[in-house]
Amino acid sequence: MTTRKNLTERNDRALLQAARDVLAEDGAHASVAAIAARAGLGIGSLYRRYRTKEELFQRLSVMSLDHWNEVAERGLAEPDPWAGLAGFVRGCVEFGQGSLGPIAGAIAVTPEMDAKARRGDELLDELVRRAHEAGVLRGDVTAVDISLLIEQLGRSPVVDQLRKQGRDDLLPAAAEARRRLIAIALDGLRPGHGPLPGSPPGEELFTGRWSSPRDAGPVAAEEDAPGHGGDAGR
Amino acid sequence: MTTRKNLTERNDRALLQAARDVLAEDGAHASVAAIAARAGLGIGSLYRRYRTKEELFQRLSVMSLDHWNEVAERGLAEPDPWAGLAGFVRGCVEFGQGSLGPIAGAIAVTPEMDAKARRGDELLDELVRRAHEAGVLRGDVTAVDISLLIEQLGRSPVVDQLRKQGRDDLLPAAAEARRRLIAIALDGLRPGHGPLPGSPPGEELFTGRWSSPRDAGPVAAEEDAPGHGGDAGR
DNA sequence: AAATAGCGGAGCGAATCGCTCCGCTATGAG
DNA sequence: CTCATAGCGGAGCGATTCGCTCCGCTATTT
Repeated sequence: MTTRKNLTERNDRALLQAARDVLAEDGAHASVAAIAARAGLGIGSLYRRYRTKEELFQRLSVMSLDHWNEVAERGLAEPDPWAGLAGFVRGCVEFGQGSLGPIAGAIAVTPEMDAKARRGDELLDELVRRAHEAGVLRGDVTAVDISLLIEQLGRSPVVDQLRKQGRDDLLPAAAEARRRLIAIALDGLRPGHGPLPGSPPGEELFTGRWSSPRDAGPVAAEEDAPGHGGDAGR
Repeated sequence: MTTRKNLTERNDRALLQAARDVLAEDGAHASVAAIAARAGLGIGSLYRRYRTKEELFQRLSVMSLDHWNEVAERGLAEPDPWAGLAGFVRGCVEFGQGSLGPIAGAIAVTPEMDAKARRGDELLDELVRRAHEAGVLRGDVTAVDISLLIEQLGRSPVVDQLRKQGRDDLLPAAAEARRRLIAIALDGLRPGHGPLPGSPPGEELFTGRWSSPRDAGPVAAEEDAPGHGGDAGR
């Protein structure tokens, strides 16, 4: 039975999922029309739920952060430190963390986003600390390395493009191929390999990209973006 | 001394490099105006060299394929099979192979592109075969796995975004962080790890995305794109 | 000094953007 | 059953941006 309430709820989920997909495929270029169409809805239906495009994207960022934190907590609940960390990475990458990259700096960071991002950092730090302590993670890998790895693998050019071209028949194969790449990267995180090149990346690489929403000119506008620089949204 | 000839040559190089950068940052959304601006040229200067935007992108694809093949040949010239393969992967990833992904299926594939792509496949096959034979590459990794890995790592969300935001001060750190990820992935390619999940990816994942330039509708138009499906451009 | 190759960018029509508005359908209350 | 209305699809608004043309101008070459 499709009551009105059920329907709107399902539509809302479809909308958010569609937004994620379209954002992954079209990047910053993603249009509300495309999002609504993919969700199988009209534009009007989208705009009754979200007053602006930015509001939709902010909601999506919160969703993404919630997922990050949930998966991280599930990883911490896992007794085996490596299984916990690996499960976290797999969960984030397959979920598509990093699809929201294109809108970093294009939407305002709400206090809610900021807080959840901070919480996410703490959880990941703990996951990494535990793994280091147990000696199941190569010693010179930092939490920022892991964050960047998740962001790097968290978008699949193959999957995104196949979906855009309507080649849905190849999607399962693409997903499987992607899982192989994740497995390769995870194996590279185990101990027993030579030292990593360069020095550990600083936090500012992951932060700082979400600050100063509007003035992202070709030449750095001012000095150093006013406060609050959090890696919200991911 | 800046003769006229020197100048136009330098401008041409600047144009192609700018096109690569803008394409990496803006994806399919990349505009000719943005490309010209980044090259420090006017739009008029771009259009004297290339009659259309598509022609510029095709030229860029050829450049990219040439680079792929050169690096592969250098890898084959290396006596150590692992050093050859690893050098190839590093060379491709750091060059930014994969930045052209967004235009796959959006521009026509010229016979030149097709031929060079085929040549590239052969070279990679040989690199992988050599490495397998020497036992320096985990056994269940295929050439397609490597191709997809290069495509996956061949774009750097962090670098692209920092550049778009004009945070050029952070670029060196971002490049270094990226090199660490490459090292992790390469270590994951060595033998001595458990078997990879799923079955090896088929060729069609890497091909097929460049065929049927114009009719990429949401529902697969016809059966299977007319002939020539090559992974040109990359 | 005259000729001209090569440049920058204003501006064209077309396309697309975010968003508003409204006619319509299908639901749930009485 | 009737009827009020919640929720829908999408035409269309003004603004913006697109690829590209065209032309006045500068700087080099003869």
